[in-house]
Amino acid sequence: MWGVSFSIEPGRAAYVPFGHDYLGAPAQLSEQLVLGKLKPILEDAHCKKVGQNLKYDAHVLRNHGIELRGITFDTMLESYVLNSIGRHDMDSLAETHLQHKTIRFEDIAGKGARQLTFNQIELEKAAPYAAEDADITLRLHQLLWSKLQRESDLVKVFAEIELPLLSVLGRVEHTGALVNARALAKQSDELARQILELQNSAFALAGHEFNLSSPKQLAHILFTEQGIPVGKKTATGVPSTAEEVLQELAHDYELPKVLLEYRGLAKLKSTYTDKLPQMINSSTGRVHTSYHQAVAATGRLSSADPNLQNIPIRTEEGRRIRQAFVAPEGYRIVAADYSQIELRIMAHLSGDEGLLYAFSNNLDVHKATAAEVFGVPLDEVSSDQRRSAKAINFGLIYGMSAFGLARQLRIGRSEAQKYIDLYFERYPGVRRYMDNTRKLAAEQGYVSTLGGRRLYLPEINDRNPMRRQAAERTAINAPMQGTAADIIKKAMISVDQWLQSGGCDAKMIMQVHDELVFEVKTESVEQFRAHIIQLMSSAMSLSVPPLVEVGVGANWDEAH
DNA sequence: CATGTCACG
DNA sequence: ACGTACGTGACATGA
Repeated sequence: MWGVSFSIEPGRAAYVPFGHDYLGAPAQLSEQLVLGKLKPILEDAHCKKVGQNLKYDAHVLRNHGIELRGITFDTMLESYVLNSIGRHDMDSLAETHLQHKTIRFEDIAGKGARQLTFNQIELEKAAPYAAEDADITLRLHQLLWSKLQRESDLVKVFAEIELPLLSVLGRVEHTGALVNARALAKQSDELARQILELQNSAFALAGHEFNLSSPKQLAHILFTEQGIPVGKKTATGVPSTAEEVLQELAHDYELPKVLLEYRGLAKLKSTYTDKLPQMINSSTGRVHTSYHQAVAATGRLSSADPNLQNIPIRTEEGRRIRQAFVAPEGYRIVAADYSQIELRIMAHLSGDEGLLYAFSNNLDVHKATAAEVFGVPLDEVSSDQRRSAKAINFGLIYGMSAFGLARQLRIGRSEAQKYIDLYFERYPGVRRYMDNTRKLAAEQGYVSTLGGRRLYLPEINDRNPMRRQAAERTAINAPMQGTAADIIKKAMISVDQWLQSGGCDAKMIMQVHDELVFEVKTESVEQFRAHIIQLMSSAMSLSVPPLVEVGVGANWDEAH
């Protein structure tokens, strides 16, 4: 931190520098003095604060021994709640809402390798830049808040979900996750050996060396040198070497088989086993992700640097990476996830009797769907029928087309259409809900979640059928994905409240869309389990209560 | 910086 | 004839 800027009145702002140390920098107040004077104000919950992305400011202040309190408004979140589509950074907001082009950081610091850090920037340049941030933020707040206040649903989303969540996420990020770097390093070594072997086999099969990671070189070898017929093409019209294509070719050729294995292992190594250890913070010994609260249009969070929401799970080798997410001595990893949350939401939103029946009687929902669609008794559903029903259920959540289902199940389009028709015959409430949703979306120009969150669909009445249909699929998907996001966010807030009040020796360490991960004192695990199930399943009341499944283990893999 | 690919829910 | 399942982030390549 090199200084602090403030504004208490639109059009006026101040910058208090304390760390600029370029050659010839003027004398400044000391950091100790400035932060010492500010600390009581920043920590006073009655002194209300407005900021842009205050989760970040709170982190910086926390690292300087100040606990920011009185967080009342955040312009980034106000903008996100008003319209979740698009960017919510200050520069974009100033441009759209105030018709004001802000001073860009590049303009005062330069760019590239020679870019200056803020302490190296002359006060004559630094002060207007920093003060502008404060002024713009206050002005944006006044504008965005007055817009927000016209929509009581959105005020609720802001005040009851996004604003309290900001501080919860700050604590989760600050806690971080403990990662066993030694275990990952060992996996990297083993992967390196296997990758080298696969590379040599690939060279032998190709008859020469090449870069296995280059889709371009690979496509040349497969489709030109070896004359293999081209399957799918990419968006730009070049022959695709995507997994799906290689999978198909692997029936008849050896090289694609080797490449698939190479791709799988290379991904694990470069993205996870090599990278995660480098991301461990040397002072905490943990990885600290950033949860982005204003990125996903549906209301979900996203995770970055590192992304902890895409740690492998689907393959055995992948799961070894989860084993490196461990509990500290005396603690256990507890993972609590919502079971079939989006389908349960669909049952609630549609009010479909058959679907509600399946959930309230705790049936295997995919099996129940199969029994209905294929007209067989529950206990005679084959594994193949269940697999098809599962694809149908996912398809429904995604705003399915016969084309998409056919491709997923590798069946003909008319057969896929038959399945869809049968489904809607058996679950007429779902069809009614889908039709209503499309209609409502077309009338209003947006769809809503149970929590009151909105997703605008500017292309819902587009004359281009492709665009319009894409918007219709979003209209179907967003209320379910977004309601699931509302539910887990509310759960996080109440769980955090319980933990903050000293409820249990436990810390929340991750959120993965329908799952919360904790580290819990070993002796407290059973008490914790009961509480977490109660808090998560009552986060929002549905006609089929959310079912929460809890796992416990020494690491994240074991906790599943 | 665009592209292709692939990890997750 | 075309091209579509929804939502993300990160990596390597190559211009």
